[in-house]
Amino acid sequence: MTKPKAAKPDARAKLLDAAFNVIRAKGYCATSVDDLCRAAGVTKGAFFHHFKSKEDLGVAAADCWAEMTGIFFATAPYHDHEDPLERVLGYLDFRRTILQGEVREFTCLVGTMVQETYDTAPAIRDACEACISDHAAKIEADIAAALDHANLKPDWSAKSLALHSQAVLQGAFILAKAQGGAEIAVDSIDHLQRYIRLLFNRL
Amino acid sequence: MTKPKAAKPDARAKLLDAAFNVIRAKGYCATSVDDLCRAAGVTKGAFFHHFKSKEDLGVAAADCWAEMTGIFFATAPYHDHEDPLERVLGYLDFRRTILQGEVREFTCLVGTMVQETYDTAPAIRDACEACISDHAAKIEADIAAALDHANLKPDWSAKSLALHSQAVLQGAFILAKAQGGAEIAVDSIDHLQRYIRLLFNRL
DNA sequence: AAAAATACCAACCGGTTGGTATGTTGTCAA
DNA sequence: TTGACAACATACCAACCGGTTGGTATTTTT
Repeated sequence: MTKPKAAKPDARAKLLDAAFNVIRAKGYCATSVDDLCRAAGVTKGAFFHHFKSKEDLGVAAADCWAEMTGIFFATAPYHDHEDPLERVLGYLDFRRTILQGEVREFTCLVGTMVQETYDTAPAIRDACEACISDHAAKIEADIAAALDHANLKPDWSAKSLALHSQAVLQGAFILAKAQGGAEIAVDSIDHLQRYIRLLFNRL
Repeated sequence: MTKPKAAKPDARAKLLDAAFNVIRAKGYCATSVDDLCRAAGVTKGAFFHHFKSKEDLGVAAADCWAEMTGIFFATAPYHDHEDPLERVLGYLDFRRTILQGEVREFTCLVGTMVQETYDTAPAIRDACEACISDHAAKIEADIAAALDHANLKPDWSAKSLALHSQAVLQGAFILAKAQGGAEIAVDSIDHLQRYIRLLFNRL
């Protein structure tokens, strides 16, 4: 017993963490099971002990990503604002500040995966869709509150603006990947914030 | 001579056309050379006669896509407007009207490819980046003209707004893939148009 | 008409793929 | 002590992958 082995299902967590990093860099399809095992430091036997297939890993990764980012954003400081509109703008401030490091480090796992799998792996697509929708729903709540607070009844819905904000972020990631830097993403968030301020006459 | 064979390199064009459709549906990596050959109705020998590798096909597909869409948008009716702002808004109207049919039919080839290859195939990434940049540059020209026409000197650049519009479109495609429909993309273009109208006080 | 280049094809190759079958080891309840 | 079971590891497989081969038919050049 030279090495005190961890009792907890260690390999599963390591594989999911590896999936986050490798898939965001190479994409879902180009990431082989061997790649994942190598990055996680486990064997193939461990992989197929915890996941019944590569697709199953994809679904689990999307679910785990949803949970992880859910906690990450729920505990972010922008929720402290009393004014709901400030929470929405603070959310976007926060998203801008996390655009650090390499492109593969700040881009979105589920946005990457759903583009490759939407037509071939419905289970992964659904898991990614749920992740995006759930996240958008949280922003929608603040937008709706901001509309209520400002006594506005516009011809667009809080939900559509929440989803639009996700589209802007996902699209900004694609351009960042194309250009090899976060600058375009920063600019795009600036534009989105300016749009929201204009909608609420808060300049 | 029962079949009058085309003198022109036929297989190459058929392979590129197949690439447009298959890659947009399955993604670049998941599309095998055999898939392409099957869809194009040619053999593998023909493939590697015209393209020295799969990556070379990817670059050629991006270049061909850039040329094709360049002509497509250059000949679209929205250029007829004398008012440059109307051309910008007309461009977005046009982009909305082409959101027809299956998701894989209206989404963007280079946006799909660059996400998978940005970290592993620089040649493909560069070709995709060039396609997006060139397209954005055309919209930038109309935005710049609109700013000039309205005598505006805002704290954002025409270029950043042009790139933002591409981010919105690319992001809308991702959400459309996740949700399996074009509705979100329509809504997102609505928001983008509303933003531009607000920027130019044209409501 | 000869020579050279182009366009294409069927068969094949070695390596990689996702996945499986069969151990081995540590943990814990009976 | 033992038996059951989870958590891995090792060895292996058939299918598929991108790419190569040697060849033929056609077109272009000389």
